[in-house]
Amino acid sequence: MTEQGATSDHIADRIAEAIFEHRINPGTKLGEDEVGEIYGVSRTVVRAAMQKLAHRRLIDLRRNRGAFVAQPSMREAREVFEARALLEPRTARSAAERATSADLEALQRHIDDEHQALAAGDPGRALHLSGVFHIEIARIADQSTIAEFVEQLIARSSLIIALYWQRRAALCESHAHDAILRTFAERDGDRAEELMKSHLLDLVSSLGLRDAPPAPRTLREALR
Amino acid sequence: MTEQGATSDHIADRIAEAIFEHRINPGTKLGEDEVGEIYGVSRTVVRAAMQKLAHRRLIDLRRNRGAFVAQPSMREAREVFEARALLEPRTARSAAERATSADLEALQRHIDDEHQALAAGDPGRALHLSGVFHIEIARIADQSTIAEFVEQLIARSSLIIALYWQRRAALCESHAHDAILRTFAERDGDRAEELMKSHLLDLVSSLGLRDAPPAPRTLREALR
DNA sequence: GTGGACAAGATCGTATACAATCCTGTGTGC
DNA sequence: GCACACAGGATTGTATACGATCTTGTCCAC
Repeated sequence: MTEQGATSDHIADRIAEAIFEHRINPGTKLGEDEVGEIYGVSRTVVRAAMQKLAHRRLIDLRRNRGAFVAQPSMREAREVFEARALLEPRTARSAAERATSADLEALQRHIDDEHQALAAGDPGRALHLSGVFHIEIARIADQSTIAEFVEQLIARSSLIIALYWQRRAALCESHAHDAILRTFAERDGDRAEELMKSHLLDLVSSLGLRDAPPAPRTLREALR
Repeated sequence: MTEQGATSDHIADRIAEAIFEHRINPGTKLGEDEVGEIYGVSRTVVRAAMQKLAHRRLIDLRRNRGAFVAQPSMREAREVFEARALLEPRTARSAAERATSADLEALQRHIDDEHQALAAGDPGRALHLSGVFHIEIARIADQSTIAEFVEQLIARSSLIIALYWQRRAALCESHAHDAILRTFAERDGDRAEELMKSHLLDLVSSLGLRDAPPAPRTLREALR
């Protein structure tokens, strides 16, 4: 699978995807030669891609050691959701007040895709789409700086969810996104803010980050 | 001034400093060979530094064109302060509730330095220290993810202030930072949040970003 | 004189080569 | 048998060389 002439952006996106979908495990080393060979480019390009991923906090770059898929600690996970709690509710309010009918249709299509992916038994794709839904909202709010931060946080969230999700069962998407979309249709900024806030709280609690450490994962206590 | 063996982090920091202190004007081109010669490293290292700066939005990277010191539009400037308004007040509240006496002393020293820099007629340094004060608060709040975002926003703010500041006169630091520190000493989270919010609003209005465009700066209308 | 085409120079993008660093396995001394 | 030292291999860090792209200055046709 050696595709030629890939750009560093493309490679970074492909690797990010693979991380989200849990096809590469956290902690896995990404050797420069190895990745370069896969995409048919030299280490120069791979290094550029790695820098981008490191900036998104999806990989850890250790000098003279290499690149490793990030393993967010539980503390880090909590912090990411704290940041989302600060940014997203207010952003949802703005979005609700500004959304055009075209925006509403796009969001509806998005939700349909999510449900379809779930029904088709592709939870990886459903998870991905679920993240994009949040990013779309930030875009509708027309605040590109905030949208960029949200995008970064969603990316890290995807990794976190892949790591810490306990009960993969039900409540996956419940119907939180549907409810939020309804408030958009009604231009109800107050309620949009509220719903987003509780949606994020639900997410955190479904991850079990509030409880005692289920997987602190220092090597020492992971093995003995 | 060819210092040998500089690392890409060091180069990025030096250039960032120069941008903050307005020693390099927005729009200036940073040629790879040129920068490499200054620091005595090859283009490889310079490119890594450029990527870091581009990620912080301090420079624009244009393919096959080169790196240029960013010129934040007024809209971008507003967005940066919108993001700060979402993050910093709540962060100040947490910080106020958590600050130790050592934290308070460090902040006090910081403010003293600011005043001293102003008195010594070094507004560039004062501006820089003023930014670090905000970053310190985010650190005290013990939310490294948010602190990182704040740091990024402060960096962009420094550039924005250098670009848009109209009345360089008085009100520079007024005494907003002193007032905030007092609420910390009193562990008054509510008031800390309030003061930070109004401090940011003051900053925006002192920049005149709310008014009609003083400098939209398309080349067309800049010249004729 | 104006407009477009072309060519030369400069600058960036990528690949490759070499140096520095780190990991690991082996061997030796105690 | 254990600990330490050292050497080999592998991997990253950096420099340099070459190719691609853009800018710009010149020339010619109209």
